[in-house]
Amino acid sequence: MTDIKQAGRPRAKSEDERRRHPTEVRRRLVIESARDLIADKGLFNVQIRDISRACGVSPGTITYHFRSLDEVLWEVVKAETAEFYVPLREAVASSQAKKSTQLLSFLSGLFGSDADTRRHWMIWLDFWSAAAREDSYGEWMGSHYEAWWDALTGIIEQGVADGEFTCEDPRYFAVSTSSIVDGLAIQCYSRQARITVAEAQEHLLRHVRDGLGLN
Amino acid sequence: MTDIKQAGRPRAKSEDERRRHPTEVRRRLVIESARDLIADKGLFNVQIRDISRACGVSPGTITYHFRSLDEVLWEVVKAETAEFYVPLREAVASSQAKKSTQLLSFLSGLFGSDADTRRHWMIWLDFWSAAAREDSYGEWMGSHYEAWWDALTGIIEQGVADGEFTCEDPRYFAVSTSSIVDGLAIQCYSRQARITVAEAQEHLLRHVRDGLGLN
Amino acid sequence: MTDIKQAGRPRAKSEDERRRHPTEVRRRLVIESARDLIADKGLFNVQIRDISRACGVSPGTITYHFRSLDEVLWEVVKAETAEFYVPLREAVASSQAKKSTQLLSFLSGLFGSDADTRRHWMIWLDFWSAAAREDSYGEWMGSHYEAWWDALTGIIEQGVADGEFTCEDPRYFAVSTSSIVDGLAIQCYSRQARITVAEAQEHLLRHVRDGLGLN
Amino acid sequence: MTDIKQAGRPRAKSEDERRRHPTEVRRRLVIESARDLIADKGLFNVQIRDISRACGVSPGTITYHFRSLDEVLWEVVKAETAEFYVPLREAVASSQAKKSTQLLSFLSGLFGSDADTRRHWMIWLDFWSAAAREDSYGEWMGSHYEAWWDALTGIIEQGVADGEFTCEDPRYFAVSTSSIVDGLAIQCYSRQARITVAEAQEHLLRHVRDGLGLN
DNA sequence: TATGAATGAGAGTTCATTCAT
DNA sequence: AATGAATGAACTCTCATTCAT
Repeated sequence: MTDIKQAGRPRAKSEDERRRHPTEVRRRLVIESARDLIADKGLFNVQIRDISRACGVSPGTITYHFRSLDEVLWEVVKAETAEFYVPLREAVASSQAKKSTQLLSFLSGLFGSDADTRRHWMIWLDFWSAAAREDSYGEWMGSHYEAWWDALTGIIEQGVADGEFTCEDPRYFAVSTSSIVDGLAIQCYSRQARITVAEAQEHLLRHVRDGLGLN
Repeated sequence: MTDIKQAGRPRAKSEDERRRHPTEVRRRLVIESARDLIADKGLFNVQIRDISRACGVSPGTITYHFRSLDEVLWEVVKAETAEFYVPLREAVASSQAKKSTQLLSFLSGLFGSDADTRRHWMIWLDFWSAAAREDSYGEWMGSHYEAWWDALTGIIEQGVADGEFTCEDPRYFAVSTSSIVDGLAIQCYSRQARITVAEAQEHLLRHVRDGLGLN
Repeated sequence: MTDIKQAGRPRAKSEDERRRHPTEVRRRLVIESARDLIADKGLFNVQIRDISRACGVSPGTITYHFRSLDEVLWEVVKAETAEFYVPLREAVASSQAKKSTQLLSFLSGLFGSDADTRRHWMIWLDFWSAAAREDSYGEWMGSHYEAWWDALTGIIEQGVADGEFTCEDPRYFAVSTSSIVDGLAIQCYSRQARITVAEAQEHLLRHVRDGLGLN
Repeated sequence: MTDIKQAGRPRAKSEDERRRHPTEVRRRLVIESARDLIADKGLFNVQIRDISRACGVSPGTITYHFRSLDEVLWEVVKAETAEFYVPLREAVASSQAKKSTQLLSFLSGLFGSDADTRRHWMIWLDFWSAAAREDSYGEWMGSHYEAWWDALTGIIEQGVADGEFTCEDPRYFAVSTSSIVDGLAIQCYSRQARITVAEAQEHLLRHVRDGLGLN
C-alpha cells in the first residue's frame, strides 16, 4: 500500500504551477500572506485555513512548515516589528541630511493612510494586547522599544551636538515621543476615528518641534 | 461538601451569592465578575463557562440574562469605560482644590500598581484592538476620548483663567496628554516591562508640569 | 423565610389583570393560543416560551398546568382533530337539505383560503408525520379517519337510498374521497403551490359529482 | 485494538468503509446513510451525531463536507425525490409494453411493504410538512409534482391514442391519481394503520381501472 | 395558581491539528 | 514538499424543565 503511494507520484507536470519550496522560502511566503490577513481580522482571529487560502496552499502545508498557528502569528509579529524600526536605524545611519530633517521625515512616515501603514498599526495594536499577557511577546516588545528609544535618543543627541536644536533630556524626550506616537495611532487608526491620520501627524510634528525648539 | 454548606457556619454569605436575582442585579454581578476575567485572559479569550464559573452560576444563567457572550463583553467595556472618566469629571466639578492639584492628582491616579488599575489597563488594551476593527467599539471609544479631552481642556482653561499656570493651546495639550498616558500605559503594563509604573507616572507628571509651566 | 413569602402576597390588586384560572380553564386557553403558533411554526418547532408568550403567561405556568410540552402539542392535535370532524357529523345528523347538497357543501368547506382552514391543514400535515412514527398519534389518526369514512359512507348510503344519486361501493368511494382531499391539500397548501385552493376545491367537487353521477 | 487492526483478518471491508474519500464520494455516502435515519426518526429529528455515527465517521467529517445539517437534509430530500420519479419517466420512455400495463405496474410499485418503499414514504411525509413552511422545499415539491403529472398525463394520452383505454381529461385524472396515491400513503404507512399497504394498492388500481375504463 | 430565575444536557458548528496519500 | 480528508475537543447557544418565591 505504501508502495502504491510512491508509485503514482513523479508527475513532473504541475511542478511549475504550484511550486514546491524549501521550508525557509515557504515560511516567508506564508508569513507575507498572513500579514494582511492579520491586519484585517486581528492577530488572534486568523485561522489556518484563511492563511492557507491566502497563500494558495492547503492547510496541511501551513502546519507542515510551522509547528503551530501560534508560531505563524509569532513570526508575523517578529517580521512586522523588524521591518518597522529597521528604516529608522537606516535613516539614522545613512542619511546626509540634517538631524532635524531626518527626524521629522521619519516620524512623518509613521502616520500614513496607505495600506501598509494601516496594516502595520493594526498588527501593532494586537501586539500590545499580546505583550500585556505573554512574556515572550512582552520581552520582544521591550527590546523593540528599547531600540526605538536608543535610536531616537541617538539622533537627538547628534542634533544637539550639531547645534541644530536643544534638548535637556534626550532620553526622556524619546520616550515621550514614542508614547505620543502610539497614543495618537490608537486614535487615528480606530474605526470612527475622531482624529484623522493627517491631524495625528501634524500633532506629532508639533510636539517634536516644540520639544526641540525648532521654530 | 454539602455538609459544610448545610452546617451553620458562613451561611449568610454563600446564601447571598447563589440567591436568585432580578435580571438587572444578576447582570451587574456577571459584569463585575467578568471584568476580572477579561483583564486576566483578554477580552476575546474569555468563555461563557469561565464567566459562569466565576459567578457561581451555570452557563445557562449567563445566556438567560444576556443575549450573547458579545453582549457581556460589550457591557464590561461600557462599564469599564464609564467608570474610567467619571472620576475625572467629578474632580473637575466638585473639588475645591487648585486646578493644578486636581489635575496632577487625577493623572497620578491613572497609573497604579493596584489590581484595579492594572485590570483597567488590561481591558483598555483589548478595547483599542476592538475599536480598530468594529464600528460600535470605535464609536464608543471616540465619544469616550472626546469627553476625556473636553474635561482636560476644561480644567486647563480654568487653571489658566485662575492664573495658576499657562497654556497656549489647551486642546492640543489635552490630546497630547491623553496620548502620552496611553502610550506609557502600553509600556508599563506590559509583561517584562522596561518602564515601571512609577516611572511612567513620574514621566507623565513631568510632561504636565513642563507643558503648563508648573515649577 | 417561607413565612415571609406567604406574608407579602395577598395583593388583591392585580387579581383582575392576570386572572388566575382553574387548571381546566387555563389549559383550554393555552391550547387555543398554541394552535396558531403550531400552524405557523410547525408542530415540533414550537417552544414553551413561544406558547407562554402567546398566552401572556410565564413559561412556568405552562409546565404547571401541563405535564410537558408534548402534552400541550398532543392536546392541540386532539382539539384540532375533534373540531375537524364534528361539523361533518353534525351536518349529517341535523341538516334537512338533500344529501348531495349536504355532502358538496361540507366538502367545499374543507378547502378555504381563510386563516382557520389554513391553520387546520398546517397542523394536519405535521400530524401525519407524527402518526407515521408514534403509535399514540397513529391510533388517534386511525380512529379519526374511521369516523370520517363512516360518516361519509352514511351520507352516501342515505343519498342512494333516497334515490338522489348512485354509488356501487360507498365505503370505497368514501376512502377515495378522503384520500383525494388529503392529497389535494398537500398541493394547495404548500408554499409555491402549483394548484390554488379554489382549483383544489373544484377538483374535489368534480370527483364527487362524477363518482355519484350527479349531473 | 490496534493489534486487531494490524492483524490479517477482515481487513478489506472495514478498510474500505473508513477510507478517505473525495468530497463527492463522501457526500454520497453520508446522504445514503442519512436517508435511513431520517426515515426512522423524522427529517427534523436527525442530529449530526446520528448521521456521523451511522457513517462511521466523526461529527466533524459531516460538517467538513456539508455546509450545515440543513444541507444534508436538503440533499437527502433531493436524492429521494429524484429517485422517486425517475423510474416513472423511464418506464414511459423505454418500455415496449402496453401503456395500461406500464401504468398499472408502475403505480403498484408505489405501495410496497419493503424497507425502501416505507423509507421513501416516511421521508415524503416530512417533506410535505417542510414544503408547507419553506419556499425552497415548496418550490422543489411543486416542480416534482408537475413532472409527475406531466409523465402520467403523457402515458394516459398515449394509451388513449393507442385505443387501449379512454379518458376524457388526462390531466385531471393525473392529478386525481397522484392525490389519491398520497392520501392512501398517509393511511397505510401510519402507525396503527387501518388500511394495509396491500389494500391501498388495490384501492389505487381500482381507481385507475375505473377511471380509464379498463375491465 | 403563577412566576421567572436558574439549570444543565445537548445541539450545531468551528477549527487546530493529524496523517494517509 | 504538499495535500486535504478526517478528527474530536471545545465552543456558543437553546430550551424543557425545576423550583424558590
